[in-house]
Amino acid sequence: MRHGQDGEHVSVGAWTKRCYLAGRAVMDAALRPFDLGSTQWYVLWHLKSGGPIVQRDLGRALELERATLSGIVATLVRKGLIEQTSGGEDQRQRLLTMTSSGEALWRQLPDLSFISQAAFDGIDEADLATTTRVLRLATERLQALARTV
Amino acid sequence: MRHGQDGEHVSVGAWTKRCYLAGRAVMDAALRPFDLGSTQWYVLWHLKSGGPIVQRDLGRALELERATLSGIVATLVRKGLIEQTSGGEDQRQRLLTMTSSGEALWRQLPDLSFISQAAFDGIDEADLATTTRVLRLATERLQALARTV
DNA sequence: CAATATTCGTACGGTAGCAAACGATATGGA
DNA sequence: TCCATATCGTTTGCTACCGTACGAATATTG
Repeated sequence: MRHGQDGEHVSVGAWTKRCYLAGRAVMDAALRPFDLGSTQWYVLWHLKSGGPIVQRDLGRALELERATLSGIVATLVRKGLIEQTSGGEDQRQRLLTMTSSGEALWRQLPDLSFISQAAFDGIDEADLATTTRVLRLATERLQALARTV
Repeated sequence: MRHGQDGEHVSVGAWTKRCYLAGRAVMDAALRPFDLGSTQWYVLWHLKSGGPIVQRDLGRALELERATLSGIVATLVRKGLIEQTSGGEDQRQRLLTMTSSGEALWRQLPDLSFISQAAFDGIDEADLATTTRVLRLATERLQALARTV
């Protein structure tokens, strides 16, 4: 994608990047006062709504590689917001639990729903559905391609 | 975007991220044998097709912050693929030029157009146009929002 | 049961992005 | 002319991705 050729193909690729980065920028700005990164927020959100979870399962839910999540978990543990225990049948696994400190921080965080609302409100539902369908199809194709390369 | 609410809003946000990362993954895999990152590729591509350029102008063309491009330029200079000279009227500016070593590498690189083709070929042109329009609008809104936060 | 293969988490090194702060250089006014 | 202001590039420090390789633990298979 985005390799200097004309046509809608490249446009979609370029705008995909811009849109992703722009959304993250707003999220990062909203979370900056709390010293929290956007993916860290997702981890807390998942723990808040789903309770304790095995690290690997959280990685699958958030679509993060083990190495990526490992670093994020380490950061959150260092901040005292979550706890990483090895309590389970499978001794390889790590169970993640929110601490009371994490719960306290969570209560202070602003509601971030304004971001997607600002981005997509008022846009035709059919167009949004089309966009989702195109992006999903392209993603599936790219992920399949990645497995062959 | 992507904050755990239902509806097309969140879908678009989530797929935007997935699609961007999937495309980059394929590009990275294709460029890995050449020890070249995707953004480094864009810099070389821009220099190859547009000739020498002032660093700041390249940053605007690629939509990168000065700090981001500064690091990428340093990497490419370290690899001997580009040259950074201060030849100009404005002594603050740096002019970027491809080296012969960079030209040689460029000739070895594969054509990456297969990536966007694999992603988007066969998809209805109107749907691609809709997707581009939605993503552009959302991006503009998010960038405007970022300026107020 | 022993050997092999898989999986989980981590460490390391790399790419890519940003904000903030700084020195050097232009530029515009007073 | 001189000072305030803006701009360019860099540095520092951070988030967040990935692949590879490794040890430990579990599964599977012979």
